[in-house]
Amino acid sequence: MAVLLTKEQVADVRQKIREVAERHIARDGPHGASMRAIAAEMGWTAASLYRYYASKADLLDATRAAAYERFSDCIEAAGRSGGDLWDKSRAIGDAYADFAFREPAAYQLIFAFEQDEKDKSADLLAAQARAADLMTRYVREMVEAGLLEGEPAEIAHAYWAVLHGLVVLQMAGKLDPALPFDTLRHSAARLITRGARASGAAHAARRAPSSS
Amino acid sequence: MAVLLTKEQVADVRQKIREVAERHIARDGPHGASMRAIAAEMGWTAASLYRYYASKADLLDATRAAAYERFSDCIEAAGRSGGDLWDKSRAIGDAYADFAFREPAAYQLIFAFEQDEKDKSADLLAAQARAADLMTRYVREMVEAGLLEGEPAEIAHAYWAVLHGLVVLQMAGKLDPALPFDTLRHSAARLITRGARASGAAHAARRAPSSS
DNA sequence: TGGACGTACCGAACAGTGTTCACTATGGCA
DNA sequence: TGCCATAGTGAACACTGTTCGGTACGTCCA
Repeated sequence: MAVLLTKEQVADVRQKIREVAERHIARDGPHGASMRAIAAEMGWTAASLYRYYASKADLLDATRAAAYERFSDCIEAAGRSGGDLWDKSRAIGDAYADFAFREPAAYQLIFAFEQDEKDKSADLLAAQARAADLMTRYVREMVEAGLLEGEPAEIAHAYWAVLHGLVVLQMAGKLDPALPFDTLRHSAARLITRGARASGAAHAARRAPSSS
Repeated sequence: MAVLLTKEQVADVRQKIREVAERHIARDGPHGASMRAIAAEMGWTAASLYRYYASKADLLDATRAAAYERFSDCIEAAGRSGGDLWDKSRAIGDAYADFAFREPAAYQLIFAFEQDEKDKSADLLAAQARAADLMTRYVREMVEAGLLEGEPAEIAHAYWAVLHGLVVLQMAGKLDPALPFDTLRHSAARLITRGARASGAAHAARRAPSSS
């Protein structure tokens, strides 16, 4: 069985490989997943994979970019949910945490910071840019709408950072087990929103009540 | 060269191994560092290392615990600095970020969240507990002193999370290059402190002025 | 002084890894 | 029908962590 795969077939095979790879990565970690095992599940030999991905690093990179896109899809969908900007920002936070705990392997793949991050593929860079834009867009809108005040980029980064930080700490088991994750998440978001809330924001009192 | 090393000599050798290992980890990553290379720098063969550490995982674990202690030392030293509680909390934040960027490999070793984190050594667990306690103590003190209001654990977690999140995002190159890291860090801290500031706190206006 | 003993370390080996390369067999095209 | 490009093979290379038998040497005891 070996003749002239069409472009679409090649794309399908590459996607199938990524799916298998992602399953192995979820189970054994990026380092634990082996080309031979992935190939075996495809009914292949390891060498065959190299026809579709130049190296294991390449495959990881592509799998990572795919996970990134899936992540961005979730965030984007949450941003399309109904309600005002406060609702949207909360929905985005929920979507973020949901994705992280629903697909921890994908989340780790996305945000794992490694030593050898020098040469990232164009796809990966694009996926990262999209996610970064999504995560800051709604804060920008809220500042423009006068709901928050301050430098949008700074507020967005703080909000994003606290989300990511909490998720990472939770996954590493470094959070107080007595405190439910959502409680921490909401109180952190409340702290930042309170800090950045525009004095006259109509919804401020309702959406971001005093912490206690 | 082979007779009855004393307990102290063994401890020295183990420390020397950790130092070499940490250098290799900093250069090549935990996965890239090889037992053979580490042993070679000791003037040894890989097999000899197994007299001092049962496995590479063990060695990584010990190196990680050592890095943890060094990190905690920095935080603790910052906490002993002069000034009031506001000064101390700022000094701790500075010490945190300083350590992260001065010893990125150690920081990554400390906070890297891996799949196979099931069996951590007692030393590592103790080191983690110490760091966690240090990071929350000063927030507790500030709440008790009436400078901040809210649930101390929640505020501390938010503060810690935003710090870690920013560091990680910065290291991964995901922060806007136009925004200096310290600016982000201070504004994030300011947001949280503003959010949690007790209404009547004397220093609030001075230490945490309006963002803009 | 001389032997025995235990230990610090070595060298070779094993199974596994990513990767390469010569090769085969198989379907489409002329 | 025969050619040829190609999808996939299998063996090999260099590397990894790890194990195990062996070796040489300092110390202790006779």
